[in-house]
Amino acid sequence: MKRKSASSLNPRKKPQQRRSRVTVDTIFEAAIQVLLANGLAVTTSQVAERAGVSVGTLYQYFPNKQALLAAVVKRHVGGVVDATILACQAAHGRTIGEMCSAMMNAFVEAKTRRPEVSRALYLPSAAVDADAIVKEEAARCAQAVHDMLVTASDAKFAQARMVSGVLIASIVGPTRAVIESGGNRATFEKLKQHLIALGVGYLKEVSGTTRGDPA
Amino acid sequence: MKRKSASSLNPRKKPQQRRSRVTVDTIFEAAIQVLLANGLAVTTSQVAERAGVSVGTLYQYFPNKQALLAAVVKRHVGGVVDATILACQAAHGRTIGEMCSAMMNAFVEAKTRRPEVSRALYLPSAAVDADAIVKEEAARCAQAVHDMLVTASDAKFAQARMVSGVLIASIVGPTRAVIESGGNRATFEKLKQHLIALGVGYLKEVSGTTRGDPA
Amino acid sequence: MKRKSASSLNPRKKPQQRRSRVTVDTIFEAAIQVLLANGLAVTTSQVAERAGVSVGTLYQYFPNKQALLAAVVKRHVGGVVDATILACQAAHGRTIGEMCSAMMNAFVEAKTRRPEVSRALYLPSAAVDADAIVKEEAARCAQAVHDMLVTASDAKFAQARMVSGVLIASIVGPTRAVIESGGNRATFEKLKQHLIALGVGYLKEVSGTTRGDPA
Amino acid sequence: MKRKSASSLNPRKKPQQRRSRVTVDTIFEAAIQVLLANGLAVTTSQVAERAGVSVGTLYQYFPNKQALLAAVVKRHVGGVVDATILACQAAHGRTIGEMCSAMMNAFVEAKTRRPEVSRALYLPSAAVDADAIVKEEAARCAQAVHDMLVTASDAKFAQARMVSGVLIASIVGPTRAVIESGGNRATFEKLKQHLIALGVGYLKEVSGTTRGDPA
DNA sequence: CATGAATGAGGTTTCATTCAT
DNA sequence: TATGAATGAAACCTCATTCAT
Repeated sequence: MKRKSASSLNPRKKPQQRRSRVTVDTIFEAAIQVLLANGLAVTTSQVAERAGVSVGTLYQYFPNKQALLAAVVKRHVGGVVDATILACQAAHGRTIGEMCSAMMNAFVEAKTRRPEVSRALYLPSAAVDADAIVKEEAARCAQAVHDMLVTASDAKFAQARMVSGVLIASIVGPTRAVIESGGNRATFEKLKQHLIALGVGYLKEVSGTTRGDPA
Repeated sequence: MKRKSASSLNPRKKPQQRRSRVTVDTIFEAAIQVLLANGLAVTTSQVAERAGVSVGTLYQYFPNKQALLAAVVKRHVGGVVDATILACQAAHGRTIGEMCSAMMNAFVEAKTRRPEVSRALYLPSAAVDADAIVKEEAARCAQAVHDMLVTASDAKFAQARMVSGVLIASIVGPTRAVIESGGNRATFEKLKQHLIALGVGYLKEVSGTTRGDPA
Repeated sequence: MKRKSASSLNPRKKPQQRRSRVTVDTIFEAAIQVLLANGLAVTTSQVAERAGVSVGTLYQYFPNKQALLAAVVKRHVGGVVDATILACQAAHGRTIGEMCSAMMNAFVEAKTRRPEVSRALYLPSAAVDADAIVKEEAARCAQAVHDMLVTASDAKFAQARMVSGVLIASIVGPTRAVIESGGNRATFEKLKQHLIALGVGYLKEVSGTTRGDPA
Repeated sequence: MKRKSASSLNPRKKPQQRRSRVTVDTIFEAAIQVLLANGLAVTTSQVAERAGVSVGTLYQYFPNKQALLAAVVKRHVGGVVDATILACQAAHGRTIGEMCSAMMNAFVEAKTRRPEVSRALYLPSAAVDADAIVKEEAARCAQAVHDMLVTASDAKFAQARMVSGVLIASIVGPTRAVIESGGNRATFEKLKQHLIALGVGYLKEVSGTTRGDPA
């Protein structure tokens, strides 16, 4: 599996017809299942078989294996990022406590909705090509966090860019650790609380916080 | 690259003679170089060639490719963890601020001593087998952090285990982001400050902090 | 060429389509040719090339080299055994002389129909895995001989099982010797006569023969 | 394992010194053990290790692996053949019954003295190079049988050469079958009786037997 | 003489991708 | 458009053999 030029990673054709859409979804799901079962040793044939289509058909929708994996990762990560961004936008103008609550909640909820999918995708996400996608999505997310932070009602940030970057990057690790150690709803809730503490604590430290202190 | 049984990942023979040691080190360094140049598409022949030995020699020290990559990762990650652990032990009994300073400083220093090595190893670290090693090392580190935290002079932690886990997991992401975006000494210093803020802020939030404030 | 688990020796897919059947036959024939030319130092690539297909195709029908060789041997030995069994069944109820004639005739005919094939396959037949197949086939044959012997009109056998085993095992050696020394039709005929003598003589010795001699 | 020119199969140096003799014997024994444990997948290193010497030393006594295996086979087969030849010579002038008794007895005794050795050596005996040795020895044996047969007191053979060849070749198969199926002393005795019957019966059939019939 | 680290040709096998049907 | 047999480059790894120590 060598690296391909980035351009060749785009899906071969837009699945505009309904049937195509279904097929692509089936393939995505199949890829996840195989990933879960075999780790990174996925083969296109395995995915095709699991999806109930022929390899030929698979190659009608994806120019190559990389593109397939990248697409699967993008859909998953993109979904999580979208949810997080939405929450960030909704929290504009709030306090950093409310912001962190909203953001961590959205992130953890989205990431743990189907924990086994997240687990399956940690490996391919690190693969050379998907890696770029993950970074893009992270940047998109960081941007939203940044845009939110600067509207905080109770804090000002000197280095908002760096802060949002650190913030978003810092929550990924603990979340992964919890998911991979096979957490359940309860653990995920606890994680959420800790991530909020992590965020709030950090933001307090790096901001000229306007605490509700007297005088 | 299929998964191997964990047992087969151990080095084939201990490099006892001086010459062997040198050979193994050369192979490690070569592996890093090739990783840096080619990403995960390393081949054993490339590594051997770069190291100036034959494939046969390489296979005399490592039973298979996995074991080689795992060993390289282990050496690197282990070094970083060792440095961090040492710092943690030296900080027993201090305040959480001092603890975070010591720990973040040691971690970032060790991780960025040769940034290109860290960068090269992010990929193989995610590969199925090295992954386990990384987790082990992380656990070892978390243990040391835990042991340190419970001795904090100015804080008590209800869930010290979870806290140390979150703490250690949360600093990995930002560090990676900075390293991969090609940071320099200055950036690394800034990162350090932010990680300290992250840690201190988090620990304050989750602890019954004993602030030294009178009245 | 290490030993494989017996299960992995089965053909990978049944050649159901006509084209597949032809391909498999071509591969068999190619394997025999290469065996004849190179002895046991066959390589899968050689076989594929000789068959005019790619290695990949070869591996589509056989999971590994062992399986290929085993299949070739099985087809050959199986054919000889089948012919011998048929002859045995047709000779039920006859005299031991007639039985030996029928059996030796069938065996030698089948084995020497394409002497060069037999010659080519002596080596791989001894290889670890094919060995088991040869034994199975020998057992199948011994069973048929046994079933025939107990119906002999002019003899009774106290240890029919042992007798049939010895009988079948004893004719293999001389046949091989003759084939390997490059015999022709005439030699094969003479061999046949000697094997009949061998069989008849042996059966007379170990049976309570009912010779038709009066008085 | 490619074929070597026959000349390179000779031992590198005659083990004339006592120490050398011991070393060579140790190596032989080691080879048999490894053969027994691993089948044909013997490696020179394994043999050396088992023998407690270095590969280098092994190569001091044998020019290559083939030569080693060939020597092991030759020693074993040669021993069996020698014993058989001796028995044949001692039976000159006797009846065919006595001849067969003597010959089968010697052969089976020698071959089953250490059944596991015989079992271990069936595989390498078929390997390309040892094969030639086995044939030579078989020829040597057939010659002795021939020389014996022509002195039989109670039979004359029209095709003594063919007869002795068939005779010797026919006893190998049953013996192997019994040894490989894990026979014990009792089975070996029974085998002996059957081989005698096989031989006597055959010789009676193909000879103008001079039965002890009156006048 | 013994040692055993080093060599490297070459074998087996996989799997992404194509294209005739 | 779907199929899946065929392709073949290329990866991993072994092991007989050498030779400096």
